[in-house]
Amino acid sequence: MNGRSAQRLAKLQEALASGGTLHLRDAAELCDVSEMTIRRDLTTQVSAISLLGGRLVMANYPGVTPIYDLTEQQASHYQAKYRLCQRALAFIEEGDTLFIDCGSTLMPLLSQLSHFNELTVVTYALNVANAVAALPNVRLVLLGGLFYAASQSFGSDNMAASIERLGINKALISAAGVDLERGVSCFHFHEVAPKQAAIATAMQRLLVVDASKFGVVRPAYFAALDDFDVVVTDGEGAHSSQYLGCGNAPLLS
Amino acid sequence: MNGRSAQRLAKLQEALASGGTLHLRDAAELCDVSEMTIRRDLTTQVSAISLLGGRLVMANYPGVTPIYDLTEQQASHYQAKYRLCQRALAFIEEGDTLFIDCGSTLMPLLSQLSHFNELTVVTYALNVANAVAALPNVRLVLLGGLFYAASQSFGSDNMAASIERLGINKALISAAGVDLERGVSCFHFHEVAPKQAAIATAMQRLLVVDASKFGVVRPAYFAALDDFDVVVTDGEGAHSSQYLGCGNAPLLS
DNA sequence: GCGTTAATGTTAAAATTATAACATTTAGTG
DNA sequence: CACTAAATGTTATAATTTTAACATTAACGC
Repeated sequence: MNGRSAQRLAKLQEALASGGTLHLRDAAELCDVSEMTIRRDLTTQVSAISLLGGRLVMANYPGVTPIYDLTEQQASHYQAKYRLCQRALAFIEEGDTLFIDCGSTLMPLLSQLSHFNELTVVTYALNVANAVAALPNVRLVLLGGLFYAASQSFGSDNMAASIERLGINKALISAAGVDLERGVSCFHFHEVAPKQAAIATAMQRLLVVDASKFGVVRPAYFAALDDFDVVVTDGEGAHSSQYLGCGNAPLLS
Repeated sequence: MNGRSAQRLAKLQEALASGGTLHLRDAAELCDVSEMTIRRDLTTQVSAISLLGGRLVMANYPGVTPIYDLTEQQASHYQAKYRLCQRALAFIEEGDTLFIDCGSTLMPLLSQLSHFNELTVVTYALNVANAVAALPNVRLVLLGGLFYAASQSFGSDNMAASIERLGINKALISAAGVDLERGVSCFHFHEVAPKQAAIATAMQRLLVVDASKFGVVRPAYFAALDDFDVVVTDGEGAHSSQYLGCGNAPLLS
């Protein structure tokens, strides 16, 4: 169940690499076998291709396939992320130049940006860039460099310099840990430089984190809590504002 | 058929923005309406969401949805692009640092790169970056800047400088027009700087174009034909090699 | 060449998804 | 409040996709 099966999958994968989907029917024709054989190839071998309603799609492509359908639970978890971003959205104004941090926290915000007429988004994250690239009314500036798969983002020597050259209005920063004494931290060290540069340059600094990050410390420290002008969070008020209340940052509970 | 319908679509779009797919069933539940209503929303309104075998996916996401299923005709057209890239592949060696140009020509090459153990790809195109980001064994360097949707690529002042700092082994350049007298050209002016920088820096310069580009001149000139060490094309030999034979470039017909 | 096994093809049944028609609810108007 | 029309729900039917079982072909060792 191997040699030719793998060859077929390779062929199909190449066909799909440029994007798009391939109907099972066409895939079978392309490989000159029956649809059933393609089906079997897909179930037997492990591959980056998955079958979605009779169509072959690249499973690893950032957009669509990741197979993790949002179930009811995840949908409610999404609600939390969504509300968080709704609050962050309130700070965004027409004409802003936004720095958008990496991670998944700020993703729900991006599609909301289509309501504006003119915005510029600066980012160093591939997933953010992809989402913004789809918005016709938003200018995208991607800060490139060497790609780090773990955070879907780029790092480079002169990232700080590049950021400082831009007129960033508002920086929306995410974090993996927020602690009153130990400050704000993330997982990956290459994220520190861009985050700090954005914080240094931006006119307004917003920290966007859900309440689960409070009291958590992660390996890479990048800022103190009062480096931020606003903390956007989803706490119930009682717990989170008590926690953050001592800092200088006005809290949007 | 409007207000709430649009709201639902917005909600769904936000849910999908972070990637992944949403089953019609879950989408209905999320919006607290019947599946039929979601179906109707999708057919009535124009939106970036499309329905693929009972699952909602973002249609604009680079990877999967673009709805343009490769039909038989396109599949055969793909064969041509595939063969072209196979020929280009023959020049790639383990450990290479490749400059990969923007456009769709070189896309079929990318998935083939998974056969190598160590490669570095340098690019200024978003679609190329996405394809390479999925390959675990290939290092990705993306040259960022302002995004140009027309070519899915980035442009910036210091792109040339960034490219020259890199030790690029082989430059794989694509083009929209190739003419013996008028040289090699493309559509977009912002592509000129990176292409020229790559040509200037790379140790080996490969022009990868299908035969349909011969005798064509496009607005942005970027190189003479004999700036290249190799021309990889898919001509039958007779026509194309005759055409290109006069140049200095050894022709791989 | 024969027998064996893997690979592929074919077909029918089951499950799922899409479409269409009609019923019901909701929102707005006079 | 009744009337109207838009919006949504429900149900049945059609189309498509998935699964499973069995038939056929190709590959390989002896």
